[in-house]
Amino acid sequence: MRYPPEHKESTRARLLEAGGALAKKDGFASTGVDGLMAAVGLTSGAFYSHFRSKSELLEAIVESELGHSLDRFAGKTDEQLTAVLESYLSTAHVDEPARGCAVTTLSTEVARASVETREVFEHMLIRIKDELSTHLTRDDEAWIMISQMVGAVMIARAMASGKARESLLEAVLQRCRAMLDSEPRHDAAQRGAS
Amino acid sequence: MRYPPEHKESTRARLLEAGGALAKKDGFASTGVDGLMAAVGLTSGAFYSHFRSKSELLEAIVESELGHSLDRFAGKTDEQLTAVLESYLSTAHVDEPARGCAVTTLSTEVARASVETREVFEHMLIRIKDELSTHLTRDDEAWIMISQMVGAVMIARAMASGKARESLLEAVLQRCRAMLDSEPRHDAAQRGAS
DNA sequence: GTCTATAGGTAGATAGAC
DNA sequence: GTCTATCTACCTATAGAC
Repeated sequence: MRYPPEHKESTRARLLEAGGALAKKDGFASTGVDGLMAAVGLTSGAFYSHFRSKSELLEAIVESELGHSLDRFAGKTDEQLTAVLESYLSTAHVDEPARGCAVTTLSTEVARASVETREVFEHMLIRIKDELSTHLTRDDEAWIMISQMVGAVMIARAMASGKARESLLEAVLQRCRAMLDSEPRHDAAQRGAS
Repeated sequence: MRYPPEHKESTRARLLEAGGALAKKDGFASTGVDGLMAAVGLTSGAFYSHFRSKSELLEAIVESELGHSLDRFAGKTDEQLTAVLESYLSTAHVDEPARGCAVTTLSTEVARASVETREVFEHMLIRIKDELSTHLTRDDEAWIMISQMVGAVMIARAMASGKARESLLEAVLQRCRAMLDSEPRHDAAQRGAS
């Protein structure tokens, strides 16, 4: 074998990173195998030694990308989470889909994908919901917060003017802040004086 | 001229209807001119006597589809609006994207489209927001409600199990109901005893 | 306004050399 | 594991007949 075993792993990791960014920027349907392989400095034939098909790539991207999202929400204090929410509902996030949350960009295409892909999506999103739940009183609140945030960023991107985007993002951010603050907290000590 | 002038209008209307349904079901990027024209019983060459390009079609679809959405929210009493929200956040809506709200299905593709298309999107969505505002105390509340509803339906479609979908939809529906009921209404008379 | 024919490009995927 | 070459299919768009 001419390549050490860790080489395949590292190439796969680069494919998931580049593939995720391209899919989030241009859409998964518009991301060609050719373009993806060129982005990592390889040619299209090599793609199929890592994934059996393009749809298998989507499944792997969903797992990888939502894993990154989970990391952003996991194990935070209330203050830290507030900062994450502010960053999520910012014009910077709206302006950079390639570096942003995959739920806002890939959900509609995952909805049209295989059951396997949707199972991975559901599993990862439930883990994110469980993380948010630790800052809230009920699971319901976490679902509401996720829906709000994802919807707001996606809609803001489809708008033309900065003014409309900002009023939308600001409205949802204020509501998310209120949802965190209004909770009768079990770990109120860690929050300090706001 | 072999065709009466109203024929062009009616063909255009059929193209917008079929094109909207196909774009919502399969994605606009995956909707080919060939397939669209076949769906209305014509051939691809005829497409360009109605639209100069495929992207011009998207702009027309956005205007047409969001117009339908506006109609669903316009001029309702509080009770009627509650029924609309229930139908929006239903598994039936999640299961039938082709007949559903275009904001949930086309926003990510509109985000990657021309400024003109995004201006149409923004203009129509603001009109929808203004309609919802008449049932709420502030504009902010309408933006929050729209973000929640759109995000919830989109995420529910990307999930695999009916159980997860239902708990998500139910959570957001309860919150939307609460937002309507908790408002100090100016036209409380029309709501009757709940 | 719609048709057929076709241009020129790119898509996903496979075969076999190295 | 990666490369080159290639297959088949489909894409958007145009030209010219009816």
